[in-house]
Amino acid sequence: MKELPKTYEPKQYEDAIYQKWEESGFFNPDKCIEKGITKADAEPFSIVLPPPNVTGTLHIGHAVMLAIEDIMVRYHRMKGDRTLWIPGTDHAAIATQEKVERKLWDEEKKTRHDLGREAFLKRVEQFAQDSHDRIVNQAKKMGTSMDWSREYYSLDKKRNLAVRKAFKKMYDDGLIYRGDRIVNWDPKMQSNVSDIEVNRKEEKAPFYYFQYGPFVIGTSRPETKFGDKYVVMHPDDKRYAEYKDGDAFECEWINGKIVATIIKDEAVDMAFGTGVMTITPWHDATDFFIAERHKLDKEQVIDFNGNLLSIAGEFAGMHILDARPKIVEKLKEKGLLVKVDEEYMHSIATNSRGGGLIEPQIMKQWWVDVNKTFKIKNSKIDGIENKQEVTLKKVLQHVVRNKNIDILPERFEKSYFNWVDNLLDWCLSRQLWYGHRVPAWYRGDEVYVGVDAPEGDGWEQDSDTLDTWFSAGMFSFTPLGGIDEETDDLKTYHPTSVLETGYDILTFWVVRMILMTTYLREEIPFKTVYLHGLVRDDQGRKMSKSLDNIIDPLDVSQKFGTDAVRLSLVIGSSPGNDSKLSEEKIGSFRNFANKLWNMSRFMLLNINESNINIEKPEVKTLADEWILWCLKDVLCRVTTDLEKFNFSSAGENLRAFTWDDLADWYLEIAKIEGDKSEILNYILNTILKLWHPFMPFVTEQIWTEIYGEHEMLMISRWPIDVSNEDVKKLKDRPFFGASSDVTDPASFGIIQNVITNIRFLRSDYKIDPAKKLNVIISAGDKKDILRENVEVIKKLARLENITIETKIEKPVQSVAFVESGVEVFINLEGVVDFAKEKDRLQKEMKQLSGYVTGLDKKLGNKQFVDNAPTEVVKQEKEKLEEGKSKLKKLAHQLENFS
RNA sequence: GCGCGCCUAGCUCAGUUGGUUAGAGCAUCUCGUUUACACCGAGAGGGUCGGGGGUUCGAAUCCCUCGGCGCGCACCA
Repeated sequence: MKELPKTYEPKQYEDAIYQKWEESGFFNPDKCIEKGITKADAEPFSIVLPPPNVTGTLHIGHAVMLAIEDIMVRYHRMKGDRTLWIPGTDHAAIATQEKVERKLWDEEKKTRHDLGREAFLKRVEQFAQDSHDRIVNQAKKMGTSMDWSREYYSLDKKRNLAVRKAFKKMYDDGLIYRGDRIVNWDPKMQSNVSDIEVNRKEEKAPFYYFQYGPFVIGTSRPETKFGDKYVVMHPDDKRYAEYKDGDAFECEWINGKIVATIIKDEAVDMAFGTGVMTITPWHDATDFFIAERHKLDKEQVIDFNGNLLSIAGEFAGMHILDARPKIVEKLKEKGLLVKVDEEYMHSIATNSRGGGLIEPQIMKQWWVDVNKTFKIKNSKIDGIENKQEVTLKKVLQHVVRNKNIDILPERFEKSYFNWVDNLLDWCLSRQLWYGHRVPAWYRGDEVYVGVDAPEGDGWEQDSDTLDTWFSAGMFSFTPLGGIDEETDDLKTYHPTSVLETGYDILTFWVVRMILMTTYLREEIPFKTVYLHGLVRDDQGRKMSKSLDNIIDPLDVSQKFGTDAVRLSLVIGSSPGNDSKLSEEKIGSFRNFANKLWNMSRFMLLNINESNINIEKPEVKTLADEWILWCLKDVLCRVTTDLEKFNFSSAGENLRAFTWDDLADWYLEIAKIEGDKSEILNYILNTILKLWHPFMPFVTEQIWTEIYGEHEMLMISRWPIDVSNEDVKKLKDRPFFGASSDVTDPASFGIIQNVITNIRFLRSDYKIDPAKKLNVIISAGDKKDILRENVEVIKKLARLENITIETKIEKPVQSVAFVESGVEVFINLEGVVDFAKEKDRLQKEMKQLSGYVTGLDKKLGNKQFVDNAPTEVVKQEKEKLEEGKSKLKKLAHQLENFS
């Protein structure tokens, strides 16, 4: 066999390996079927990549997503499933437009209006294209095995057609309507944004109390008050019992006398301020709904640029922020300012994109009605019948409650319901330029909604675009086929198997996907939602440019290798929980990749002839038996873990086997026992497969080194069938795993313990590591097993001579220990410290007798014996027997010192 | 205000329906170049599982309560 270099250098191999995978075509399941790697009727497994926004580059959060999804996909592909992972990118309307607008302003001091719609869109498209190319390149660096031939873009022709069809269908069913409602208007961006796109931040602001007729009202926004002609209080508020709903009174206000009307409404919080408020229905959501309930007038006070309208009189045309102090000053002069609370904390609404201050406005917009009843026609949703009358909200509730869709971790179901149960109508239209155009046309009072423009003259298309989540809501199926065509891809891969994404996007996207898909296709979009957490820095802070704590996945991939980065993102983090990442952590996994490389290097030196299809070899020694048992165990565990989405646990189990059992014990024994060609071949072959989904590059490279250029690990077969009964039984065995075809080699544990204890005493007595010791073992019924492994014990414990008999008395000049019923005496002529030994024995006995007494007491307790399962009682009895026997031997040894 | 999560070794975290003397990695200390690997090996120290109470034969695990940290949603006139 050829010899590997001493150190694994990821940079030397990764690009070439990716190229080899990509050129093979096996990221595409059709090709796998064509080449006989996957059966045509195999179980499908599909994931649609949550498409990164074309706003720049991939960050570490994307890397987590890519790592987890690639693990699933590679595992399923190797398992023989018909596996498809579709890549894509999202136009992210508002985010991308905002980014380009900012760039345009920073670099050229121009606004989008300076360029005009068409020219501006060209700029955005160029930016999006550049981002896209960068993202694709980065995703490939991460080793993702996505089917690039099926790549999609959220704003391409197919997706656009789907959007127009979906809009029309919903409009025809009465689920989409156009109406005047209050929206979150961003004067800076000149668009409305949805509730979830609004950020709230706490801010201290002066809170003014004004005299308003007989009442005192409070506000932090005096500039909205010009149009206030209603004063509202709670119907149960005793302080204002004398006032009746509908009563009118005249009062002095900012620009002279007005007539105000009293309204009683339960929306008023009696405990807040004076319990009385005036309302501004045009510019406040709460006020808007009060006005709706009482059919009150609504009047616009502020224009769409944030300037006051003519109703403000002398303040008209001023920006609200400039006008505010002047208005307060005027009211003060008029003697209407009662007091000012300077310590008032309130939250102000800003646009999460661009940070513009939100100014609520009433506008004509397009909405999805989530409470409108419609009929399901051809239900593919378990628990919903054909012709059943439902609402979008009801379906959203049903599919999760009925477990058609599992959310992992389960606790996020609560967030889901919290959101869905309170769902309001979804505002679809945005006054942005980058995005899917609203497919509506107007001519006078006529409105036309259709997939294409209406015939006839004089029609003008709606200039607005759609919320980016409207198209995103269809991503489980639009990459597989059109909205009303049954493609083979749709039949095979939809519903998709898993939606894997960050928990922060549950409400934005997951809800919308379920809504759109259950309505449009009358089936669920995916079976399982797996939510990962956020990646934070080593101090638990969010990564941000201002903190300068960003870990760029590409940087660290260069530095430590992609495999190390992937492992560091997956191992030690659990679903739905945030995790901390540091270069130190990545470094430790770089070390592991190198360890695996070197283990392979050693194994290759000891394999005579590599055989890619090697079957389980015959065992010759106890160590062989033991390692195969451990391998089978880890095989079952990892498979079970992957099936249950326990990626971290799978990696930890694999690591423990690879490093602790295989490298530190078995490979050392292999050097002693020799002649391990077949078994090493088998083990290496198996662990490379097990590790492949986690660390695809290093495993693929080793595979190539062993089996040559034409063999590819990526499409090799997973070494155990999931239906194997050992895998199934795993969860019933609390402490040890599978072993139907491998003998449980518990006796190897005795060998290990004897060796470890001798090593401990060497260290404790500070004996020169080069010095070889003489040992006598009083072995009882373990005599044969110890004799069989005498060479292993001698070498690993560095012994000169070893004598093993059934029963031998302790030599005086020796230190001793008891292990698994075996007494071991190390001849330490001249160096034995009697006092120390006595002390050590007494200490151990004291600890042990405490343990034994505890067990004795427990077993003497009738309640325990009666109530605990017999299995547990039996275990405790065995432990007691063992403890007592050991105690006896220790006592005997102690006698020698007295 | 409603809801969720977290608090286990110096640090990062496992601990699956309550049942080994509570585990791992990193870090620390001691020793060591035994030809796969110093990105390594051998050994060690380190925890009254946030506090208190309860249920149980038995609690890190279930219940109550208090404390600290974090997050989401709503309200903010």
